[in-house]
Amino acid sequence: MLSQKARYALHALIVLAEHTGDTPMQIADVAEEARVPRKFLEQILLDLKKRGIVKSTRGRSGGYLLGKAPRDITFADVIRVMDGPLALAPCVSVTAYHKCEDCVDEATCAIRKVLLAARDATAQVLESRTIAQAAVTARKAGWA
Amino acid sequence: MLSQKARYALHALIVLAEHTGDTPMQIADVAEEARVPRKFLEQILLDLKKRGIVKSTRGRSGGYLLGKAPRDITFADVIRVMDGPLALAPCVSVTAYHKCEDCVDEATCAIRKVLLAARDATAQVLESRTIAQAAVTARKAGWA
DNA sequence: CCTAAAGTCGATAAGCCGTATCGAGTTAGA
DNA sequence: TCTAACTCGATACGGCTTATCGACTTTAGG
Repeated sequence: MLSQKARYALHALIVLAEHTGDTPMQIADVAEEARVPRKFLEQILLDLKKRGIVKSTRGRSGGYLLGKAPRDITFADVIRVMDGPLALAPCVSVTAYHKCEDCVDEATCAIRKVLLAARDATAQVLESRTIAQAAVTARKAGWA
Repeated sequence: MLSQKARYALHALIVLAEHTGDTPMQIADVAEEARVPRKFLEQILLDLKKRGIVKSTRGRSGGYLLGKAPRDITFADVIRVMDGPLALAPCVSVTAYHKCEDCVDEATCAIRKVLLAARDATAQVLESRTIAQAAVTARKAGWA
């Protein structure tokens, strides 16, 4: 399951993607439109900023904008930032690999083989879906 | 990520699948072979028993056996028992569906569409891999 | 230049979950 | 009947999730 944080992040990014215009959007507005507790959203946007997914300007009339084109922000990107690897075990993670402690022989591990296939299937989907696509869907429906 | 509990369960089931013979296998032996803390394994086997994945006999010379053929126990079965739904959100779970609280319109939710595709991809893999297959792999390698 | 408005950042806290252990209870074979 | 095995509820402990607070920094605009 995704964490609440990850779901909030996705909602917030869709809101930011729908916000056309070059003036940044303020946290309070994002929080309201995305229905995210404002203080919690601060943390989320900070995390996203560290990874370049959003960018911010400080001071009066500051705010947030997407850090790259919406079509270059995949669901996988967002989920990895908020919740960590997509993989079901560390030993099959591409982005955060590390050996299982109890694993006797990784190359022949029966469980690992399956989890690796599962990871690949999941990644295939989540890396191909972008915030841009989601924003279009959301706009068509009147909301996200 | 899978919980430790789910990983333990998979290991234990592979051990049970390798245990040919109609006499039940005792917890202590399963614990040792699968490298699982014994008391923790008790809970795990109890959960698996409730779902019919293993069966037990009590009393002296009691123990555990698989509750069905290894080829009928999928990874998905096991993971669902231990960790809950495969889905990334309740609203896209087949086995434990319930509506998201904050969801405005599920039919048009941009995020839901993607998570549903992800669930289907994951389930396709995990529902097609069985303990029987894993046990064969494990035996070939000398261990699980 | 000063102030109000905005993002930044570290601390805190309640509640739940994962991991694991204990001990008493129950069952049934020898 | 005794003892080895499964059963089951209780407990503990830490860490994570989900927030919330308040002080700090930055900057536009008057």
